[in-house]
Amino acid sequence: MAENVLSGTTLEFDMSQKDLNDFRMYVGKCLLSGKVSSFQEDITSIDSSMEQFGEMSTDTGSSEDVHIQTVISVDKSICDDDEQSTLEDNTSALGDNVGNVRYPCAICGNEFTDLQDFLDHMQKHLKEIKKGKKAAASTTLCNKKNSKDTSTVNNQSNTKPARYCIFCDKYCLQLSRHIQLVHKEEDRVKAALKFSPRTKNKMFSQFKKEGIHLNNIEKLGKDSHAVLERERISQKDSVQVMCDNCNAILTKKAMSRHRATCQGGSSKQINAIPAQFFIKDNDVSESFVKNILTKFTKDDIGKICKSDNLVKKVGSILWAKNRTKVDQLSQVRKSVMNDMRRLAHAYNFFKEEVKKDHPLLLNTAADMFNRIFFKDLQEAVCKYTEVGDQYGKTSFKLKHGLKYALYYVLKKSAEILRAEHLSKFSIRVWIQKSKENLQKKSYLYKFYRDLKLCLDAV
DNA sequence: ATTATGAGCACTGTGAGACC
DNA sequence: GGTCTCACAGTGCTCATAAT
Repeated sequence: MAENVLSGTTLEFDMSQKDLNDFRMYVGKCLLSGKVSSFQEDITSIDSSMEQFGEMSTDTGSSEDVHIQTVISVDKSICDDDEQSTLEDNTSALGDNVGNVRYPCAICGNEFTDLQDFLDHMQKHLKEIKKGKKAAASTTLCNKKNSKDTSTVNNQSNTKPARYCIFCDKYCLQLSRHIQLVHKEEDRVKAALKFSPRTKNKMFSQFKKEGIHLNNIEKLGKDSHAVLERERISQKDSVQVMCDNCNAILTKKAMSRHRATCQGGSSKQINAIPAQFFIKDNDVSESFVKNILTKFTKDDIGKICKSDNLVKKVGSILWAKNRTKVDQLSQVRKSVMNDMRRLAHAYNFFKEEVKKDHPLLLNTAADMFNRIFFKDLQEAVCKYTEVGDQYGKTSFKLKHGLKYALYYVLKKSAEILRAEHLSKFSIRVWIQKSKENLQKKSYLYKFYRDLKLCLDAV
């Protein structure tokens, strides 16, 4: 019949010794009247409205105040529409010696001579009980969240996902408020708070997007096939793109509408960066591995071609672009491999140049596009494209064809690097994410900024 | 008393289908 | 690729509450 909606809920009451004694007296009377089946320190039931008072224990260590922990199971009927009638049915009115009717409260021990007063009082306890249920549920959820890592937090609820905070690496359900309260001293937050509410909200929304973006980068670092986090879950496995203005991840179709809102009144050109540039970062197709990567020889250049991320990325994009030319597969393959080897060669010369002046360990061919090494790159290109001294020291000859080819490969690489940078190392995120890192790599930031300006101007 | 956070509610903006 | 429309996931705001 009735369902115990609060079954297992723990409610704690602080009662005085007197109240406890009264309460015990009340239950004792209920026992005598047959409405309670048993009464010990662990009370199991009182009547049909408050069926069970179980696991009752007292801490008699303190003087006047007695802490009572009671587990209450409440009949659903008292929480529903008919709770009034149920309560009326269970007032358990007790008569005293002079015939006055008293209505003692089973929870707090108060006595009422007026039925309505008693019912109002019980309503108050019902509210407390309901709140107690919510609090218990909330505490449980909170504990669960605290013990879980980031990805599982989002799965906890289907409604509001916790968002990644770029300032403290925590996940918060109300990120904007959290940032406003906890990170109000951050420069970017200070700046955002100075704007109008509309602009401020937009800037806080940007913090959220950056958090999502950073989280996705981390996920991709661990697993290139990881399911990416986004603002809204797509029910369909649609093509995803990223807005190069705000880093929002959207479906390709939603981009045109997003462009209008994101652009606002600005004349700035907003582009969608295709998924190939950021979703599957280092992921190269099987055909690329089979037809290109496995074909390189085991010399130094071949090793660079097979291992360097930038060289691989350039190669895979060139391969993906031309693989539709099925009848020219062999030519395309040779062309891609040549471009990759040219890039690797250039990097090899570049490394030699850099080693002369800077005892730095270069990690990737992408360092060639670092503006502080621009002169080294120039030197490397010259050395790579000049014939050498076979015609005598005074008659250096230039390999024009190679230099042109190298120019286009470097240009292509720069475009790819830019796309990668916009998607993976957003300047704004980068600045905020790691100031220390930024100090070390401030030259890269300037380089990317200048490169972007140059490319925008073209 | 203050701060930080969760729940509930009303509203906004995105996803997706249809159509051009 | 753009526009329209509908459904609904997710947001901000307010209130309540736990933690300090």
